[in-house]
Parts: sequence; C-alpha cells; structure tokens
Amino acid sequence: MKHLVRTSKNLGHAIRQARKAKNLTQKELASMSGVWQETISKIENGSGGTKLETVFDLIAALELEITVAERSKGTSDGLEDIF
Amino acid sequence: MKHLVRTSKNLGHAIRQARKAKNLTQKELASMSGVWQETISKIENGSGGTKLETVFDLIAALELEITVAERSKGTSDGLEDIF
DNA sequence: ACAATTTATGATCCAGGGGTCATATACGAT
DNA sequence: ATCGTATATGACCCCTGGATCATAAATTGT
Repeated sequence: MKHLVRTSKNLGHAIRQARKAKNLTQKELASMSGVWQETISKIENGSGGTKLETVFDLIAALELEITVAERSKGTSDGLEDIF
Repeated sequence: MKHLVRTSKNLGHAIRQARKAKNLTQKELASMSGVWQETISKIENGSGGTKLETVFDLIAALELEITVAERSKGTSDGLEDIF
C-alpha cells in the first residue's frame, strides 16, 4: 500500500496501518524504534508537530520508505490511499 | 525526479533541488510557504530536528508530494536518487 | 461479564525548533 | 575588485515535542 502524505493525520494512518499489518503493538514498535509508546499513540492519531527524526525512526522500524517527488498530475501510478 | 528520503540530509537535498528547479530563492520560497528563509537554509543543509508541519509547508509550496510505502526490494521502480 | 492487554491521557521536565532581527559570508554579474 | 543579491550564522525568546512515569480508557479474548 502506498500512502500519499500531506498532513500529520495522513502519516498517522500510514504508520498505524503498517504497524497493524506487521501485527505489532505500539509497545513493541516502541522498543524496536526507540520511540515511546505514548509518542507513537499521539503520532498515529495525527497530533501534529512531530519531529522528522521521530518519523524516520518509525518508518525504518516498520520497513517503510519515504519518497518525495513532483506532484503527480493524476498519474494514479500505483494504487494510492489518502485520508 | 524522485527522492528516497531516509534522513534530514536527504530531505534537504530534495527540497533544494526542487526549489532550484523552480528558480526560486529561499526568500521567495519563504514568502510563499510561510517558513522563514533562515529556517529553509537550515533545512536544506540537513540540520535535523525539523518539525513535520514545516516540511509539509515547503513540500506544498514546491508542489511536491510525499509518499510512504513498503520498502521496495530493489524494484528500482522509477529513477531514484539517494544521497 | 471479567481479566488481560493495548492504547490514550495527563503531568512534569528539559532540550531544541522556529519566529525574529542583525549581520556575516558566499555567489554572480559587470 | 565592487556592487547586489543569496545564503548562512548567531543570538534571543517562547513554545512545544518527546522522555518518563502513572493511570485511565478502550479493546480483545474467553
């Protein structure tokens, strides 16, 4: 699944979905990423203001990757997902 | 151009490149994104700790988009770029 | 319904980000 | 080399994210 991320809420969804897909609890993800469970909770719920590094830590632990590219003009390339 | 972003430095490169591609100065980007020129400078140079929202503002102003997806196992999908 | 586990909330403390201004340094053109 | 513009740096303050601990609320399994 490919997530378009424009807001913290989007990011939260993407992360929660990836975590669930791997059957991890927030606490487990916490210990593998070094990010506190409480913080993960906030992030998954889209509370803004998160620091980039924290996101990178989670992304890495979940074996996801972030890409930045020109806004696709409706290419609808792969199946996308936006909330 | 599609940028794989794993670190703040990567992000900085992607943003600077996109800005240059649009022939914008940091100051111009600043006024169109609401992010201070000084801050843009820091971000482009990969100084970590940036807040997500700040990144979103820049990405939007530069008409870029961020996607999160499973780590591609060497798919080498489109032409990528990693620093 | 109950117990166990998972997630959310709340408070405190501290370090660092970003707004803001001033200035230094780098870069380009002539 | 000089002028003008662009980018980087430094200092200040305020505000908030995240570490941390305790606990509440929600979810899940039986």
